[in-house]
Amino acid sequence: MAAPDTKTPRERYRAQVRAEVKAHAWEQIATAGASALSLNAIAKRMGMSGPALYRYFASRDELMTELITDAYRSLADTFRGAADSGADLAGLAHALRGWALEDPHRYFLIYGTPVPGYHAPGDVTTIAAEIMAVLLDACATLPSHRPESPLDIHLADHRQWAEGHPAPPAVLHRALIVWSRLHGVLSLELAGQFAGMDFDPALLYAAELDDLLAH
Amino acid sequence: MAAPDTKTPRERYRAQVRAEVKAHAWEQIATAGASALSLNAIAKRMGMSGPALYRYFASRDELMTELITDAYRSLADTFRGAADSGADLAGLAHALRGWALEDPHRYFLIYGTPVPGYHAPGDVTTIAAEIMAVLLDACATLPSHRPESPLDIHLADHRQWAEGHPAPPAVLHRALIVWSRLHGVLSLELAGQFAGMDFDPALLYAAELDDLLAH
DNA sequence: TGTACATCAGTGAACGCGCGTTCACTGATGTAC
DNA sequence: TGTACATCAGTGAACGCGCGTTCACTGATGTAC
Repeated sequence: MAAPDTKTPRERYRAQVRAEVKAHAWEQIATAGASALSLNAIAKRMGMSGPALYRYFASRDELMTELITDAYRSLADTFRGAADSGADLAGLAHALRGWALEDPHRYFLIYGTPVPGYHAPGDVTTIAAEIMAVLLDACATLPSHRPESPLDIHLADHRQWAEGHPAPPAVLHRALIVWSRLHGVLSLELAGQFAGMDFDPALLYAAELDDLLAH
Repeated sequence: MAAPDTKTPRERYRAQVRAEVKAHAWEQIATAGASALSLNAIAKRMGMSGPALYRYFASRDELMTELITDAYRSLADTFRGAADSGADLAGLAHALRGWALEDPHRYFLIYGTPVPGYHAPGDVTTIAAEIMAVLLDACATLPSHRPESPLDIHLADHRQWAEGHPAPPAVLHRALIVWSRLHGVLSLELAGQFAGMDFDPALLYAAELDDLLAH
């Protein structure tokens, strides 16, 4: 931040245009869905000709990949930031909900319907693991009053996704249900499945969170 | 079934071609995603020319709408069928999982990332209510050992989505968490979010179901 | 049973569109002496 | 400080593609007498 800017003006310009392209890309995704992402359309909105963007992104797929990676990075930073500020599981859940509501399309780019054929880059696996690590940490500090389930026994032997994490199976189990339950409420809400029903999804989210904290 | 066939041969032929078009449509959705659905591509695979299909569907959107409606109808029938066979909540959950795994794209067509701009027809609201009614029936037969939550109080006043159903708020609450929890596990699983982790999602699903039945 | 007519399935040409991407090019910006 | 050169941003034309959709037409299927 305060470090001397080692970037040349041209590098800074490039970074700025790339950022602007991405901003338009998100706008376009919000308007017409991720599958409608189009370099030509973005160029037009930026007042440039289509091929110009190929100076900044090698292909449509590269842009798409970068948007996905950015989305993961953003969620991981939000999580890490909350944890570093002393947030417990409730704090993480709150941060997650805020992040999701801030930009539902970004949430769906990560957790939504997968596009057949498209393969996410290796980076996101690393970032996803980072997110999971924060979640595991938060789950590890909670007492567990649950009887051992077949899933716990299974997880004792299937836990390489929590590699390096010394949590017992009950904590892994806890992390999985936190993830799936919060995602369950959030994804239904963001997808508009609660639209016709007029109850407040925030209360359902809170109730699920309370339940997770209590048991 | 055993009733005399009142359809003319032409009507039967039409119905058969429409069904064949839909079958190819599902194949295409599975291969390239719902947004890649194309009348021309379907026609080509059927050995017909593109415009021919306009005898059977007024537009691409009409086909899309019909696929969505069929998906809802299929799930509602599965649910209703299970309930009529005496299935309890566990049976419904099992039926849901089977239905989802049978064709993940069909599941996502209903519960996946919404396509901005696309508006589902009114029929699906009715069918969705039918599904919810079955779920509410199953939840009503279970004893509830939960303390009253803010959500319950809220639901006492926001329950027109369960109109005609004499269930107390606790049952509505129960139905919502059954829905969101099962969807949470299923959607993460079908989207491949558990892919890298090698545990068995069926056990997580079963654990969540046990938890729902126990509390 | 046979003929005359209406219905309807499917074709091929055509329209306009937008897409991703390549390529040779112009003109501006930065670098080296 | 000024000139010569290299770098790089952006353009416009072009390629091939597939899309949804309309339209005038052919040929087969079914219906009425």
